Amino acid sequence: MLEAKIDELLKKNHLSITGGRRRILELFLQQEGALSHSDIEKKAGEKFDRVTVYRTLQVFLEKGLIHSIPTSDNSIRYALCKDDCSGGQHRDDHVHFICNTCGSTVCLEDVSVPPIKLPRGYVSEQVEMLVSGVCKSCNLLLP
Amino acid sequence: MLEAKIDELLKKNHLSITGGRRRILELFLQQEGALSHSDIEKKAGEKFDRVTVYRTLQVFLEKGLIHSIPTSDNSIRYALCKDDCSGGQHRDDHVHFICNTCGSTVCLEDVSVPPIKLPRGYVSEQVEMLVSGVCKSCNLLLP
DNA sequence: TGTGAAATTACAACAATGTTGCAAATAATT
DNA sequence: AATTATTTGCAACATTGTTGTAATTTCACA
Repeated sequence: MLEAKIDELLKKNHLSITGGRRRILELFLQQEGALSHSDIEKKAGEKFDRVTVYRTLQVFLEKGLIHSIPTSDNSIRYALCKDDCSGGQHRDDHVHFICNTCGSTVCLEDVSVPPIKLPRGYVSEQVEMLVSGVCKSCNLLLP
Repeated sequence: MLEAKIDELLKKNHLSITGGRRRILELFLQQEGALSHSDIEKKAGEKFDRVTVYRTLQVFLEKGLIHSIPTSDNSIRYALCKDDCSGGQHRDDHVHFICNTCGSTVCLEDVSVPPIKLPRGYVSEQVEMLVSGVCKSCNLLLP
């Protein structure tokens, strides 16, 4: 059951269970791929205040339920984290793919970010790799 | 002379030479590192309308004078392209570094983005690599 | 060097996005 | 079930981004 999973996720992260959080988590679970703030606002319908969406995403981020994916168009996407990165310590060392055709953003969980060597003096704390191009589904629709 | 270089850059990219474009290019040339829209708006002073800054950045992007750097905080940064990527065809295959201490964003021209293998079906058109951590200058100020 | 066409700019008005404080409503705890 | 702590909705506001239009500026060419 989806609902059970949702409540479990919330409990596991020490969050009280509310309608808004349930709904937003549901959106993430239903949908393969990442969501932007406005995606969520639209899909959640008129039921929730914009402010609630902002605050919910912020809390989910802090708790490590979701991670954010930078973009070049000022519309940060959010995606669910895998089980093993809850508890504040993230381990989203995977590559993100943005499709230029359908606009979807997905986590390529199986592709990990390769190590890189920085110039002397620089210390790396986090690495993000963003690939854009044509995704699997869109490719199938072409010649 | 800086001014000569600026005008040359504009001419090379088939852009008419105006005060606004000169000023913005000057900012990029003076400053090592990337600038956000609001950086530019502040530094350019009261002299230019916000809209002019938007449109100028857009034109510079189209012409390949600058490239954009995605971020996780909804404030896209822009940086000058190297000479060899004008003419529409970009070649910014370098890594970008964002300092969590001083907030500056720089192009690590010497660090190129490693090749990666995508799952079957995905076609890569562009790859962006973003490293965040502590930059060279900030490191020197620490124990 | 002056003049007209084309491009660029400022201004205004607006739309969208993000933030904050506070009172009302809801969830958790006993 | 009552109390407390948390969350939500609302309002008001700040910031960021967009569009149309008139006025200015640049450029090309005589």
